[in-house]
Amino acid sequence: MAKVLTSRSESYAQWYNDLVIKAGLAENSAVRGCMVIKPYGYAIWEKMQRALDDMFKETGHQNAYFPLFIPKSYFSKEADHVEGFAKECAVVTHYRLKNSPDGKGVVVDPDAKLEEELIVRPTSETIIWSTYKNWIQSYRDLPIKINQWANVVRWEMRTRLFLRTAEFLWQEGHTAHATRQEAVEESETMLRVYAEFAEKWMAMPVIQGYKTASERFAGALETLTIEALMQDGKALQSGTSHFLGQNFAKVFDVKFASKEGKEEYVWATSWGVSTRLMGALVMAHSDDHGLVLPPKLAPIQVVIVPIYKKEEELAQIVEVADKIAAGLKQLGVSVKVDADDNHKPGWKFAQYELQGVPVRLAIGPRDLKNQTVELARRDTLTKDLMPTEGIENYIKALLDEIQASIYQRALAFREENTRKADSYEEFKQILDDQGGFVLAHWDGTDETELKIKEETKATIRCIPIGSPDEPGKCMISGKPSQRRVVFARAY
RNA sequence: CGGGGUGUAGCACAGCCCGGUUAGUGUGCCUGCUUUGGGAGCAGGAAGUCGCAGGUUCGAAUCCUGCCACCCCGACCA
Repeated sequence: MAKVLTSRSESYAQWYNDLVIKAGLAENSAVRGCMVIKPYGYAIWEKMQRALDDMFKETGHQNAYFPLFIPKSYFSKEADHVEGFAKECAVVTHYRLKNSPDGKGVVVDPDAKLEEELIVRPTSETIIWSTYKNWIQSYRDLPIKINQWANVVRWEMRTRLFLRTAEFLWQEGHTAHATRQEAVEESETMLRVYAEFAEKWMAMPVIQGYKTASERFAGALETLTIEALMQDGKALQSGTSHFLGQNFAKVFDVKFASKEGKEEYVWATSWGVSTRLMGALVMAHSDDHGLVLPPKLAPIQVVIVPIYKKEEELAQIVEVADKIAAGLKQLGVSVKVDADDNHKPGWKFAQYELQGVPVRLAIGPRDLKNQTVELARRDTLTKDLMPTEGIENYIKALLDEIQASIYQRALAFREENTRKADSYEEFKQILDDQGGFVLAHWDGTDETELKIKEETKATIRCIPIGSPDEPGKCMISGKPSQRRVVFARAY
């Protein structure tokens, strides 16, 4: 069995492979570590995109698109100034193929060598800031608040489906501001947008906080993160927002004339979430029956499965099903009536559970007679016989309840698995026995952080925002600490 | 890039150690009949360059060499 997402958790492995093949969420492609997202899985991503995009627009952003290929020279500029930013990149060196001289297949035409290599974007800072340079002259041109939906390629040493694929889909926001304060606020606003999306749409509670210096994005003055806890007790960084200061402006020479007539460098932010969120969604909620989707992100919210013996029965049932479906659509609920005769009801039940459809209705001859439907909830796996009358409004309300219920369950899980440790011994004990988030005191030094990482594999996920002051002592050095930070083993 | 593992039908695997007819099993697929309130039953059928390239041998899925791909554990990261 493919143990792809959580190698330490058998439960996912049991159904994951089925899901990949039958539900079409994704599968490894022949292209190294890239992923194939089949239509059903992509529909989930589209719902995520739409919700996020609306939130970006509400916060004053616009979408734009920049090139996939970036001349190598753009990178050398950046690499001089941004240590460690050099990614594993795919490089285009030629622009033509020709028939192989030996008559077998094709070869790269050596005469078609590019003068300057092109890099397939691993991220778009370089090309976007090179462009912003031409767009910005005056404070009147600011702020620029642009988002790009795109694919990027990072030739990672090791890939993990959804969590770290060679090619992935994401959005990257890149903003330019006249003042430091405005940029800081922007980075904080976008972190809040991500947190709200994770909690309200994905039903996944997150901890918002600051990354430590060692975990910061290369070139950022501050990196903000949302951290979620997966069901196997490991943390997943689910989104980041960076305050970049004037670093990129200086590298790419982006200056503007201020109101006072002075020449100043602009202040920048960048922020992004990726198809990693699909992995987060799977790992946060799913059970051994398959996906559990929060209704707000489910491509199909309600499925109606007819149960019948004869054609006439089917016709009668479909008539009732269509009526319910029409009523649900009026209420803005997405619904599918599966009258496909190729599969039996039991097969369909299992299939829609695998796909995480939140509500399933079954209608058979018995129900026709009694004017009832059998309603099954995916999140609780419970079934109830309900009167057909008024079922549409009941379902509409139930979907909200399921959304809230899935969130509450994930929140309860996180709270149960968030523990305080006051000594290093206790800290290690918790990590080994239970996992989850561990709140502990840290003296703020890189050395202590590194020591803990090397000895326990746990990293500081973040210094949480808005946590109460609680003076204490670093569990390693005994030096004073103002508040606890969040540790965990992570993906 | 270091360590480990796996490549055999659409998918999941057995066979390999110890070479020997026509390469199997489950599932999926096709046809027919019976079925349909939790992944249907029976009968018949189609489907394989045994990852690739060499080598050893009368004979290779099986032994040897090289290469490739994928998975897992590290280093790296959204």
